[in-house]
Amino acid sequence: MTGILVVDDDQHLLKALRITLQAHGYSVETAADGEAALVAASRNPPGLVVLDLGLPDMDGAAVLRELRRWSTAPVLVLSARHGSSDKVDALDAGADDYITKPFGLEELLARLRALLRRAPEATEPSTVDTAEFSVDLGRRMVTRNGEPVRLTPTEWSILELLVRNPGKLITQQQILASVWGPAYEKEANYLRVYMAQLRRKLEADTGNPRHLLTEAGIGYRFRP
Amino acid sequence: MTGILVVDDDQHLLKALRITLQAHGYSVETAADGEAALVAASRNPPGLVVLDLGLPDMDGAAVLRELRRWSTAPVLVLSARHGSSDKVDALDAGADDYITKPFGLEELLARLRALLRRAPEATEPSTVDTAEFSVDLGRRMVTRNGEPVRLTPTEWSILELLVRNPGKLITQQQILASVWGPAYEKEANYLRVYMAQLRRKLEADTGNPRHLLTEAGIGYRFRP
DNA sequence: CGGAATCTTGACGGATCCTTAACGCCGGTG
DNA sequence: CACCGGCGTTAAGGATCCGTCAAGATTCCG
Repeated sequence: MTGILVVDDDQHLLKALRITLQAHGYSVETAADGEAALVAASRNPPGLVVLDLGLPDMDGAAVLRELRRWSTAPVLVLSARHGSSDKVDALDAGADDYITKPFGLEELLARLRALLRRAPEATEPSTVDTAEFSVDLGRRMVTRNGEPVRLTPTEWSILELLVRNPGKLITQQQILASVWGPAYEKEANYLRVYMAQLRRKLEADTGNPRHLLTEAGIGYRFRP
Repeated sequence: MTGILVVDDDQHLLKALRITLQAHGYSVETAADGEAALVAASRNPPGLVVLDLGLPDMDGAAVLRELRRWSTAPVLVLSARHGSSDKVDALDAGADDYITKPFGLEELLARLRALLRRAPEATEPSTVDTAEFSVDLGRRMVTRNGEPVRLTPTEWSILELLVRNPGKLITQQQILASVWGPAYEKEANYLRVYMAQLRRKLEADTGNPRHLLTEAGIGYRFRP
């Protein structure tokens, strides 16, 4: 759940954005002026910032520059000013996008998706490590004790799904649907076979797995 | 010097953009329709794409989706349509930004800078070495035990793609799209033939390759 | 126009991977 | 204590994929 910080002095717009963004699965934090925005951002670093340029206490561009001193989170700027120089200044100050009021909510959401699509590469590490093995999502490679481990396509698909949700319980239906397709009514026997192979290749003691855990009757879970 | 591919069917706009972008230090390539754009992008991968949605031969969104199958270069969409759904469709199809005609050149340049700021730094070493052979990207030359190795154009294209992404798994579709063009549905048999030739020329033991590895069912990988 | 290099196409054996079935273990239940 | 359902393990069959070779088609270049 990506965290979004919304900065605007218009309480109505703030509330509307909060409701809309939360309805689309984002975690939302709000600030009404530049000072509060910087405090909120440092206390709980957001995955993205929506910033209004017209703030009561300080220039929006100043907030942007201050934020850029230590944060690389994408910033989408809102503004009532249509002038070309305003856009250029904001973009060159570190903004990643700029839209003018009034704007359509659908367009705003689409631009947020476009920005967040790029963001994970910069924030999330592409590799997930455990005490025994390491999974490199970007290179699609698994190493154990420094030695590469050969995984079949199906084995990788299952491991990738589990590793991308650390600690989260993934149901058998979710795995089957993700790997074999929505006709997931296939026998759950597949899972038992492939989980056994994954453990044989990755776990030291297949009898007592330490990272690929079974939740009887429900599904599986990856523990880092 | 970053390479920018500009796709538009308006010859005047194309020329104006070429001159402006080159004046700002970018290397510019142009295409007048979707097919030419995809061919140009696969032949000489650009660092950024400026794409007009209104093309004569195919839908701009289709070009975008096809490009996204193998390229991660940022794409800025130009369009004469101001509709919200047009913007949402383009952005969700993989575009990174969307501006409507007419637009200011200064704003376009600022948005390009913002996009390129996020782009992964293309700090490629000019040569890549392994224990057995050495690949000089700049001179387009391969040496083995000090002796130059003759490669055909197709062989080089495949090797270059693999070597530019050390350790990363490249899917068969990515290779086919990059070398033979976006009509990548060509038979994967090509790859088998050329990988065999590459290994015969570069590997000591073609039966047990040490640098050009196969991932059955997925693609190939270069190990330094 | 002719020869050489390169690309395309097809076929075959072997390797890899997916599917399926069978069996034993364990915990819960009547 | 016997039964039963869910899970782990293993192995064999078949389907798919890959490496290899060679011959025909095409392009390139003198």
